Amino acid sequence: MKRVESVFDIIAEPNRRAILSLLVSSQQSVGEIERQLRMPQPAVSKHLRVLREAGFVESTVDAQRRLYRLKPEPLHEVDAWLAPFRRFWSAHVDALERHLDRMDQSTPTKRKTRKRRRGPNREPGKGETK
Amino acid sequence: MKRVESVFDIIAEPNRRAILSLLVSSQQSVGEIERQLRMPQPAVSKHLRVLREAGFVESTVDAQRRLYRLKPEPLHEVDAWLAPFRRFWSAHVDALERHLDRMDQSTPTKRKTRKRRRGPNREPGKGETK
DNA sequence: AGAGTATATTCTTGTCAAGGTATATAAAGG
DNA sequence: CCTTTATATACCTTGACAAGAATATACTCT
Repeated sequence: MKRVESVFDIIAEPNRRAILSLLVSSQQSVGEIERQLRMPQPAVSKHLRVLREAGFVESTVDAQRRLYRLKPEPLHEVDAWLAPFRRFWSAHVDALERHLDRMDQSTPTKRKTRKRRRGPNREPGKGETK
Repeated sequence: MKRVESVFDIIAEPNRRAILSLLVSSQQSVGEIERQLRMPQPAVSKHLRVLREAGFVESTVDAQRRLYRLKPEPLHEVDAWLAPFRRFWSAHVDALERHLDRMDQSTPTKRKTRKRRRGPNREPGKGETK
């Protein structure tokens, strides 16, 4: 019955990220989350359930309330996945920003379209210069 | 027509994460990715398109090939989102590992199931010290 | 030009999860 | 007990999206 969702699936949901961000400062009850995020209570409960089952949060009972707080492990996992990339960009980010199109030395077959535009542009394959 | 997906949506897909991990070592052509990940070529192209439009990768043309390489910014964004949590767990992870449910020290209201805290939480001393 | 190679783009289909609404459970208090 | 407060769950509908197969585009070489 349980989908084994990866931690990445869990944090893909914006409301869940919002909940996690709320909890980073301190534990909160469902009602407090509901009010601060202005989202319907069932939605909060459902997301909290997902977060709980994935180990992102845990809860303790306080009368009718449930106090939710963060658990670090799953986010640690995300952090661990990021590690190699962190190394990558700390090594390359400056070079990238200076010359993006400098690092090709693979196998220039013939003439090549050496440069690609940088910036907020998309693929040049659409309006090809042909 | 364009869904503007968050970076978290993008990396929620396992194949896309695999592609990114491949590219961290060096740029690769579509065919190389296809072979290493053993996934159908259209799938690779489609995921690459998503990654490209989200700014995770960029490509240069090499004859009929396209060489894809990483761009750091979007993953940086993920990293930035993680920052507050990193502070959180580095502060609490040891305490958590010792006793998770230890942190109550307030007025017990009446009879209770076990333990609980009352009041509008917001415990001081936590949160960001910035 | 045609053949071969490399990559991109349809179109369709099935799945799955988020949102909404209503209702269920549980505890507290009069 | 009945009501109020707090949270959880069930049901349903809808939309997003990944996978698959087939086809299109693009470039190279003979």
